[in-house]
Amino acid sequence: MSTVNSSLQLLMNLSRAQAIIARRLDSLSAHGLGFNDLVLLYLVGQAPGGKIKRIDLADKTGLTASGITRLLLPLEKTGLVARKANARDARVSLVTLTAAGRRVLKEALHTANAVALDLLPKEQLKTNASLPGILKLLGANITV
Amino acid sequence: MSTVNSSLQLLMNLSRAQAIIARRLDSLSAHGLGFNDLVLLYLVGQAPGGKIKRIDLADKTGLTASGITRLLLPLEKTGLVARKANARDARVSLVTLTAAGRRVLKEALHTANAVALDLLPKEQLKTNASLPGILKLLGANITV
DNA sequence: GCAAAATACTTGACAACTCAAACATATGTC
DNA sequence: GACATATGTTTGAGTTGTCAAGTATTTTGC
Repeated sequence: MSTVNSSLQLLMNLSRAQAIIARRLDSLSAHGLGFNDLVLLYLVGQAPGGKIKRIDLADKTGLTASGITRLLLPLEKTGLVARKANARDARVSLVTLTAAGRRVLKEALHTANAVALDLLPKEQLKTNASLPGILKLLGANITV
Repeated sequence: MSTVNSSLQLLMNLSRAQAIIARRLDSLSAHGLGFNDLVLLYLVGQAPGGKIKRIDLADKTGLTASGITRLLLPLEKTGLVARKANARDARVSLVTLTAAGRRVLKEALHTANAVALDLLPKEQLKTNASLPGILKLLGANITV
């Protein structure tokens, strides 16, 4: 009989939740952005000075540096982000938001916030934040 | 100033955690299995009668039916799972484990359990079991 | 009992990543 | 100040999914 410890079980549940959430946010976010695109724009917007290294984006998102390069490519092409050199270190190329990028980010965040609240109501998050509660909650809200 | 509510923030953290976890389990699981392959084998093994519909696998994993078809394809080819018809309904083709599948599953679960405990120690899971707490914990254990 | 709708699965075309290796620059050591 | 090593980014090739549309079968409602 193949069994699984509670940690692995939890990782499986997280995996399921994330798959469903990402899919839902991908399709709803509109504005031509996927969930990760939105996260990237958001992180750039939040970064001190409005600029951030690609490797820091990789760290904050959990993706690889390679993935970041590939995700940013279309965002550069459509003019939502731009490159800026770093005076101190010629290896890095900083990512910044363009005016268009800020505008799209704002709109997309509005939508995404609503979807997130739908998936995971804020008040439940606060009061019932025990593990069984949360899993049930994710499971319940998410069930197809 | 673009802001994000706590629910969306949590989903972003969850996304990060999942990306890192899946990557880690993918590379360590060995036996030629990715994380999702392992989950599929496990779910088949746990299913009553040792057989399960593809659509139920999709539901339990959070993936699409299409994704399940594509993930199972190599597992069928290497002989870890097999097909069984359903007498009552000719549309469904049930998934079962082969003897080889059971053996590989058992070995892979052993590895995956260890990795999961490394990422998310069981005793911490009990005491500090709020989802934000868990994600913080994952973030801490995970930080590169 | 038959057309319309729903369900289970697969397929073609493509997107969103990964890994490994390359390249460019920076930093430490002696 | 040269050489080994570390860091930041990109690229080639492949994998792992998605979506939309198709096929096959079952269920529903009249």
